[in-house]
Amino acid sequence: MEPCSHASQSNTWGMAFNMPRRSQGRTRYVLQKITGGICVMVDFSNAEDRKCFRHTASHIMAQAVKRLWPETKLAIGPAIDDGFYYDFDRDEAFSEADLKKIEEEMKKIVKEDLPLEYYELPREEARKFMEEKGEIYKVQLIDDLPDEATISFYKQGDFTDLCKGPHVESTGEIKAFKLTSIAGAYWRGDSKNKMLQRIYGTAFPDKAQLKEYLDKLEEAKKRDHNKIGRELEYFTTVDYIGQGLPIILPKGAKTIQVMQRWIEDLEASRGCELTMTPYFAKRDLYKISGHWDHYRDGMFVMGDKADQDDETKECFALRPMTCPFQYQVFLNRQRSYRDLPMRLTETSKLFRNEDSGEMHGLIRVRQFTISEGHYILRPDQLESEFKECLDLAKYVLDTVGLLEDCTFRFSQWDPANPKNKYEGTKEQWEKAQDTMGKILDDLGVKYDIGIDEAAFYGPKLDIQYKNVFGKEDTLVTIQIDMLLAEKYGMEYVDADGTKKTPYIIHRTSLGCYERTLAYLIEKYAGWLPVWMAAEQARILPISDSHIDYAYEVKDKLTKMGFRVEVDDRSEKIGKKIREATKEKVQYLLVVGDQEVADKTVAVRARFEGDMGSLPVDDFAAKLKEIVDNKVRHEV
RNA sequence: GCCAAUGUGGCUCAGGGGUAGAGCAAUUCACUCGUAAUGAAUAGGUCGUGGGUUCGAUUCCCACCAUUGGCUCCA
Repeated sequence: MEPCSHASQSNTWGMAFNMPRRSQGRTRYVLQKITGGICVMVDFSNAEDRKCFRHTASHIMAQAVKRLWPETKLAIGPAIDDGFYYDFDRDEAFSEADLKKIEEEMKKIVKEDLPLEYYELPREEARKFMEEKGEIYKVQLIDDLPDEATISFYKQGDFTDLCKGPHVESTGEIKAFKLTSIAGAYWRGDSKNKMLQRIYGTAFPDKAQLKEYLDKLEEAKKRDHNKIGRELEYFTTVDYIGQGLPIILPKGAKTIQVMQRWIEDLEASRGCELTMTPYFAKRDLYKISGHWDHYRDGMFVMGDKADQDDETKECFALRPMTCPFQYQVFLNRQRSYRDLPMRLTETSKLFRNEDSGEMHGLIRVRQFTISEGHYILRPDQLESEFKECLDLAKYVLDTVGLLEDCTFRFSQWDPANPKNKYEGTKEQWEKAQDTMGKILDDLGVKYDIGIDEAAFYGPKLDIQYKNVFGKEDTLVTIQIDMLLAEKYGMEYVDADGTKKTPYIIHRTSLGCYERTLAYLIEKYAGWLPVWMAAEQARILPISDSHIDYAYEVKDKLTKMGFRVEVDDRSEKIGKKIREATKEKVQYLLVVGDQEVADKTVAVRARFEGDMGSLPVDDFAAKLKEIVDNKVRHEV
């Protein structure tokens, strides 16, 4: 996602000359190659080509803004996954009405069918050009380009932008576009810099594709867990309890409980030992780990601010993670190499003082629950245990159905991090990262590299997931830590009688339950797989005279371990079905005279359809099979 | 924390300087019904909170709180 304003070194845009100006087929377009008038055909179904297309759309937007408000300063305007944006510096805030104006002006520019002209300038001339135009951000961008860089520009009519390209050949190509939102964004992504105004938009070669995209977006939003999770009574929030502190309602709590029991059993079956450690501790504990120095702003520290730094006063903080607590288990007595690996797990509540603008439904909260593990290891166990952790995570994610949409990120340190984020030496970091890289490559894990995404104590494999708005967060993380054991004085006696410092893997098996529940609600549009659904079946008596039998059936199924309710209101069967369906109960058991007489239930299922009348035991057997196999359906 | 939008009964929304209205939901009554809404009646809101302007504010202004989309952050 390079900003438009970089000069470039190479390209992958092919070598064809003098291709026709308008190509055949609606998804094929002629692009202008960055090094001059060389053109090549590209395909909108190709991600790189789409970016080229939308990059031109962002230039058109910038041109429109400059026409409407010439005093506006331009920052950067790249194409992104589903569209583009441009950052502007303008005293007055853009309004929704302004977006309409900009769109109108953009339409004009498209109609003008302005060709994009490529040219290069020597550094000094480029600088002077932008300086004269008052484009202070562009001047900064030019100054930051490496010496050997080619400084290139694209001109379309009355508008010229510093840009490495490539672009489509003419503004006339951008047939369909829409500006979608306005947001604040810091210049160069640094919160110390001025906040600019970012306008997001998207563009397509024709109106039909644009409409299809916008419709799809609307459809996705209908799955928003923050909406249906509240409607379906999984959770709610209360103003006077506070941001990021959701109330998990009975349905949400049941699903989380089912998942938690499953995970804890799974962990136990894989050789983990459960611990129960305190939810808060004196600041001393966090000082050893480094959390007090690195993440104090992110912690809930108790007591007066003045006392927090007063060593003569006792000061407690809620835990933002479990690691230093679980290390005390290892430290409880002297350990031998024979004690390792020691696999400690705990389903913890964690508390993190997120910035106020960060909270989002159940995905980003201030108190959450996580099944954490800390594996304390000898060096020779690192690889196999890492594999074990990854295997566990993949098994878990696959079982709940989220794995197929996950991406893997190898999160590394950035030695140049200006905020002094990382602890440890260059050697330690390189060793940890080399080790993790080797393990990942051995396992054939396909990953992206995230520079400056590591924990302060080590590199991470982050398993990422996107919500319905396309926003990505970490679902599961597996981290190699070669620093903290030493800080806490953790040692084991090796076979040769010498003391050694162990390695530690920090890992989660199912990320945090609140976040996972959110993703599951979105993935299944509320129709959670039956094994984890709060209400697995609802019994619907046709009339009041069938209520006794309904409860008989409920009693039987409940005793078998199923979660079943009875709708005993004096309503018509149609209404009961409608409401149960809206509440996304998968199995509806209608009981009337026939069923009472036959000791059956008439089963109407969300996915299997009408299953006819079944003896209660037969239905129970089917349901058991579905639950045991953790069957899931695409929605 | 920063930029912006939003905040009217449980939900979806209308209204608007003279103390509020609809549909759904809820409650009550009648109906006892065979696969996506039976009917009638009743009740429910100091219009997010606190200040200010005004004879008078839910409506205008300010601050705060919460929600939403971004940015930054995310052990």
